Formats: sequence, structure tokens, C-alpha cells
Amino acid sequence: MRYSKQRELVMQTVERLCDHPTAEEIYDKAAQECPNLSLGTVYRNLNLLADIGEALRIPTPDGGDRFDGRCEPHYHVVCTNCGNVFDLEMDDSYIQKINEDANKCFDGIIESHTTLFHGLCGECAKKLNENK
Amino acid sequence: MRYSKQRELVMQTVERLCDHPTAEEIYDKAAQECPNLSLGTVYRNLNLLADIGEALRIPTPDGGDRFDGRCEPHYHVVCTNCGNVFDLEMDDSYIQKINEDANKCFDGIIESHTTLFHGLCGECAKKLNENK
DNA sequence: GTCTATGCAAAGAGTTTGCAGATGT
DNA sequence: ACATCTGCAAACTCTTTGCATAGAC
Repeated sequence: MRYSKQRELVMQTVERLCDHPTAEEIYDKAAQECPNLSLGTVYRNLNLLADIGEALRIPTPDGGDRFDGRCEPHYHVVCTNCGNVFDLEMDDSYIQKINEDANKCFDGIIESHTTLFHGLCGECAKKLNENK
Repeated sequence: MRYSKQRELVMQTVERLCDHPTAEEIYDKAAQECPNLSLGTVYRNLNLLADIGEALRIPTPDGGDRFDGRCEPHYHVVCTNCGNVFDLEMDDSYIQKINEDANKCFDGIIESHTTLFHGLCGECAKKLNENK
């Protein structure tokens, strides 16, 4: 793999935006620094980074995938009210244990899992509570 | 909500196909019984059934969503080799406990979660082992 | 009779891809 | 020099939508 200014920029942008941006949001942000950047290049590099484990892809139920510069396994919560995605800090051993438990119930080999929690983020929970 | 032959058919088809079909696969199967059925109607009804909890939507990393007629919470495994999706039988209390644990780590309210395990199904694991 | 659901086809979102030219090594 | 990466635009996949008509109540 050869160095490219664009890939470097995409990587930095994913790491800098901590709110699990979509490909489009990454493109918008990165294009500010490299105006002739193209969306295709962003997609190509996001796929590349996800493949080599330098970024995490988060498939969401409504529309586009989101990306995360934190690449060690961790969980996410999607707020059913505002649609934003948040990190959920849970112990690494907890995550590992679920893989082990799952393996016991499955005829095959389980290597990993991705979990998306659904609920209300702190802010929306507060807001909805006030409006009652 | 008004009765329709098409919705009835879509519902039966999702229940009958136990291999987590895509909307297209449901359409193909159902169209055998109702030849002028349209794909748009299948999508409309799948969304409806998922909304009222009569079917489960499974977002997958590669392309289209899949659907499941079993609507109580349960987990799935996607085989990284053949791409098929399998049910994973784990205790209901286990699934509930994860929601509770997650709630302790999150500033907000977690109501549910969807988990997709990644690995090799029994058949692919066997096949790949033989080829070594 | 009224209101909802359908079929059809067109449009939409998100993503990938082919190609000619630019860039890294 | 050569291979890889880019920008651009077209194509592609999956899904939704507008509209006239058919069907449920």
C-alpha cells in the first residue's frame, strides 16, 4: 500500500470526529482541508481502513454506515430520538466472555460480534421527561 | 389497518422461510403464489410488520437487510465465508442481563440491543478445515 | 361510498467502479 | 519507470414514493 495525502487525511478525520460520522460527514470535513477531494476516494479509503482494522464500520438500521476511529472492540448506543451514536464503555473481558458463551451455543466458530444498543441518550431522556 | 391478501402472503412467507431472507427473496417466493405482486408492496409490508413487531429486521454489513419471522429477541450469526445468517439460541435472561449491564454504563436509557456475531457456520468451518 | 392498499415505474439514498491522468517510490 | 491512487462521473444496489386504480369495510 502506497502513501497518499488523501488517505492520511481521511484517517485523521475519522479519528478526530468522535461522533461516529457517516462517509458523507467525513468527506465534508476533510474537503475543507483538501478541496478537490472526491467522495469516491473517501469511500475507497474508509473501506480500506476498515479492512485492515484501522477503523470500525458501524452498520445502522436507518441508512448509511457510520465509522469509528477507535478500533478496539467496543459497543455503541443509537438514540431512537435524535439518531446520534454514542460509545458505551464496557469491560473488554465482558465482550470476550460473550463470544465464549455464544460459541457454546453454536455449531461453528464465532470470532467476534457487533452490538448496537437502542434507547435514549442522556440529553433526549432528560428532554422527554421534562415534556411530560 | 385493513386486511390485504398481499400482507397476509408476505407475513406467511417470512414465517415460512427460516433462513433470514432478504426482501428480494421474500418477493421471489411470494410472487410464485401471487404473480402480479410488486416488490414495492413487499417492502411496504415488511416495514409495517417490523414496525408493529411482527417481524424482525436484521441489518447486515454487506448490503440489504434481512428479515426474520421469529420476533422475540434472539441473536444471529453471519458466516464470513458463505454469508448465510443463522439463529443463535441463547437464554432470554442472558439477553436481558446484557441490557441491564449496559444501562449501568450509560448516561441514558437502554431499552434493547441487536447483536450480530461473525464467524464460520458449521458447514464452512468443516469445509475449510478439510482443505488445509 | 370512502378510505386504505396495491401495482407500476420513476426517483432517491448510499455506495461502487471504470477510466484517464496525477502521484508516490 | 512503474504501479498505485485520485477525481470525476456514470452505474449499481437497495429502498422509497407518487399516482391512478383495485379492493376492504
